[in-house]
Amino acid sequence: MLNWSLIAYRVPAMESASTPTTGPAKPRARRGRPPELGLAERRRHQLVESACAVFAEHGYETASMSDVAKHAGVGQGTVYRYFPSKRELLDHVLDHGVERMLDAVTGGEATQAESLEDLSGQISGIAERLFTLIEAEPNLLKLVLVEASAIDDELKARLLGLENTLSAMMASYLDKGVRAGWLREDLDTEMVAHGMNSMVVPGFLLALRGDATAERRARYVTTLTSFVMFGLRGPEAA
Amino acid sequence: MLNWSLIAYRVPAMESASTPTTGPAKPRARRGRPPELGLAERRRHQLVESACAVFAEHGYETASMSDVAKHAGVGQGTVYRYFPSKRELLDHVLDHGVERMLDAVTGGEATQAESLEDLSGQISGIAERLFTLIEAEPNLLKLVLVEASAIDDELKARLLGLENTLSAMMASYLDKGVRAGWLREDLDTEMVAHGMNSMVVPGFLLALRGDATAERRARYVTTLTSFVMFGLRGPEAA
Amino acid sequence: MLNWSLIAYRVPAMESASTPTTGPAKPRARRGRPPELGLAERRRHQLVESACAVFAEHGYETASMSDVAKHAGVGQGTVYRYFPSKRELLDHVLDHGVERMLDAVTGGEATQAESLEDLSGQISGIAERLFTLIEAEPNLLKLVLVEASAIDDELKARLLGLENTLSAMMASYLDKGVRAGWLREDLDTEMVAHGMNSMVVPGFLLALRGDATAERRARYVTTLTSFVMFGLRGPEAA
Amino acid sequence: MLNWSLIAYRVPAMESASTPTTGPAKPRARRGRPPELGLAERRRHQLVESACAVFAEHGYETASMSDVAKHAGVGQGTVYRYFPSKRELLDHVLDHGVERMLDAVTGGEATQAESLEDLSGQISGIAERLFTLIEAEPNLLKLVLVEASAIDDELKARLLGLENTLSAMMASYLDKGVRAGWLREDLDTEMVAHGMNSMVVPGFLLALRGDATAERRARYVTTLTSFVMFGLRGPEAA
DNA sequence: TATGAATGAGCCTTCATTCAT
DNA sequence: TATGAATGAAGGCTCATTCAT
Repeated sequence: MLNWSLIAYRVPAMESASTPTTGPAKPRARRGRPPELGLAERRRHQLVESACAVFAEHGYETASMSDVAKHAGVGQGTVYRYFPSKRELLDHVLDHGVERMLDAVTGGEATQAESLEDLSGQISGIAERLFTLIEAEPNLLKLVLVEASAIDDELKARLLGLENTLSAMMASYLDKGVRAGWLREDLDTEMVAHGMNSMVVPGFLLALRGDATAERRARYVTTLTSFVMFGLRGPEAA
Repeated sequence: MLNWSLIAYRVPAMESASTPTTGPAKPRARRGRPPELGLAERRRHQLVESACAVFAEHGYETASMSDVAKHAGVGQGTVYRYFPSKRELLDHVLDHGVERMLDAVTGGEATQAESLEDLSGQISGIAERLFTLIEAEPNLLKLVLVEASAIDDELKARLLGLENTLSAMMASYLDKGVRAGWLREDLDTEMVAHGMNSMVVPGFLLALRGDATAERRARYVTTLTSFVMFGLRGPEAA
Repeated sequence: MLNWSLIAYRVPAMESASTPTTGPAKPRARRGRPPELGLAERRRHQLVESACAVFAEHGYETASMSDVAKHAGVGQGTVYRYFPSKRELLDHVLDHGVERMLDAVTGGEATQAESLEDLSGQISGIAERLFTLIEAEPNLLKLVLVEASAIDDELKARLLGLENTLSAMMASYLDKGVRAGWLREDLDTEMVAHGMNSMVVPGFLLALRGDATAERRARYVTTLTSFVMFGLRGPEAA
Repeated sequence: MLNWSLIAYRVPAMESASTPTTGPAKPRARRGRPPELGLAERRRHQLVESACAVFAEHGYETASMSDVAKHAGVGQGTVYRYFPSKRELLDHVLDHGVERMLDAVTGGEATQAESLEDLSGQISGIAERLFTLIEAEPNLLKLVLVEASAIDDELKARLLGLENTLSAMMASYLDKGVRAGWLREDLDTEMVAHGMNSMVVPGFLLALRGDATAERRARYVTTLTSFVMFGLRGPEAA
């Protein structure tokens, strides 16, 4: 299973953008082309996808294992051949969701920004990709970000750790900008990073609310970017 | 019950902080044991509090009505004398939570900011009060903000509507600043408002994570405020 | 409480047509004008009436004591001051119902028929009165005749005993006709009596079905009477 | 499920005595353990039988689903695999009961009577078979005839409809006799049919009362038959 | 291996009954 | 005396999980 605490190492590397999203239970070497997903692996994947859909649609507690089985087109017992319990299945579903989110965040570009312009572009890029995902699967995101933390404390901790890691990445990223001189010196990068992370939230709410037109989305991304730029650069800049 | 769609009217007015949630007790005169005026209200309140605690602790779906009853120190049947169903009880719990949040947000000051300094002060104030509440009752907030939207669509809509209303208030507030000239003209106030609202989130996460020291809290509030100030004022300002 | 096994003595006497229907818990002398029903008695009566209505409407099991209390306009606890349990209340309700049925059956006339014509008239009379009651309160009758026997064995026995008693009365009545010569000699009066009793059933069903027009009712009474006349008299008669 | 409104068509035809209540098992071919054809049907039947017994014994409202499960020797959950609710189970129980009653009524012979003697024989036959059933399972009959109508209005309507249909059949049967001249012309066949139907009741009561000796039963059938004969034929016959 | 039948713990809810006032 | 608040036993029903085939 994907160990979320490791994402700190995975994400910045950003070279493994094409890792097959099957994720979780792959105990095999991640390098090289996984020659062919075994039948069992494909079943697992199929089940995780179905569980994603079903949990996202009805919520984890409300959804039943037989809903999942039905959605996957298998018998109920079969689910238990691949996942020992509902809870464990959820873990995999969340891994799947987190993986997709991370792919969206890191998607393609892996370069460190070298100037404010670079940064601005990257922020816009991340925002765009994230909102695309959000609009494509608002329920999945809701499941991962909102509902999961309500299941139990372990999950809550994991999710919070994820945010922490992302913020830490962002902060170290900003630190470079500060050292390089194109970000204002007195920036509390850690806190700014948390703040910036949180600004996806409105896009998310927009999508949940269902009034996420392309125009509104663009407006929000523009506003967000310029806002952040001003905030990061400080008053002395043009 | 608090009608959330009315908060737009309630919040700015800010004078009716103590609206009773359930209306006055019926003063009918009858034979037999007098219904002990106020007892019902007290019980209702006691139960809502217990339900708050229990739902926040275990999650709405997972918590059982008998947990609530046990927590309140009454028999299970008693809960049903005051709330016809688990779902209805949740509604009241959420009302309670939203009310407390709104009180925190609007707390005390009701004046329109007349300058950037005013605004900055107000933002700090709101942030402070909110974080105080968050730290006092992180679970309640989690319940209201996070979990509720996963219960059903009606609740999701209500919560989203709440955010929308708050943003609209904030936006119209900013509009005045733009018109008065102390905020930059090209501000997309609506989007900025959404973005600003979302910036409570890190404070919230901090509290959930449990590492919300006074020092970190202060750092976040400071960063947030200055960040917002720069963003709102634009580059031309000192 | 009315002891149903005693009705055999009460009914043929048929002189007490005006006994106040309060029935059940009257442990006082039934002779003479019961000077004034005590307040308690009136309450009991009021409760029995309400229980009649409520039990008849929803069925005994389905109806709740608080429905009864509400219908009577008293507190729930009050019901228990007059009847120690729901079951006991039912007993009184049934007594009330049976009493009304018996009054309908015996209503007014008390004379022994002296000829086939008399008998025919009496049968028509009984049928008419019974159907009037049935149409006025089909639910009460359903309660007494249909539902009660499903409550428990004691009640079942009581109801069956009631039918038995009525049949016995009817049989001894017919016996006189046989001895007097205006009924055919080979009549198995006991069985005939049972059969005749059962012929109220269709009228009852008619009423339950709701299509009991005056015309249909008349047709049934006529048919029934003539049918019985032929059956009783045998072939040798005109 | 047996559609009671169709019994008018089913009964006279009398050739489809074994219509399966639930339809054929779906013959799909799948992986995994084969669904063991017929098992479901057997379980359903077993459960209906148990439910019959339990409902008849304690009454529908009073009996609990776990009583039924216990009687059938299965877990409570199992009952719900076959019937979605207690009410639905009752429907099947009643279908079962009605079916058995109809089989008793129509049993074997399907011929239209051609003379009074035929009719007399048929009536005796029906009565005999019915009483045999009644004595074998008085509780089932009580459930079907007595208690069911107290459950809810839909059931009441269905039962009344059943009686109506039977009477209509009987009436049309009698009509032929009138046209053929061996029944008196002025017979109100519809009402007579209702009346005749109701005459099973005493046999039923006899059984419930528990004093249904063979001798008494025979006496009642004889009396009933002769009584009806006189009534049908009228005074002009020998 | 895949299946679905079987299960029972546990949930929400109702209601007859008790009892302090 | 009348009341209604309080209660807990019990019921219908769901569903995660097990297991024989």
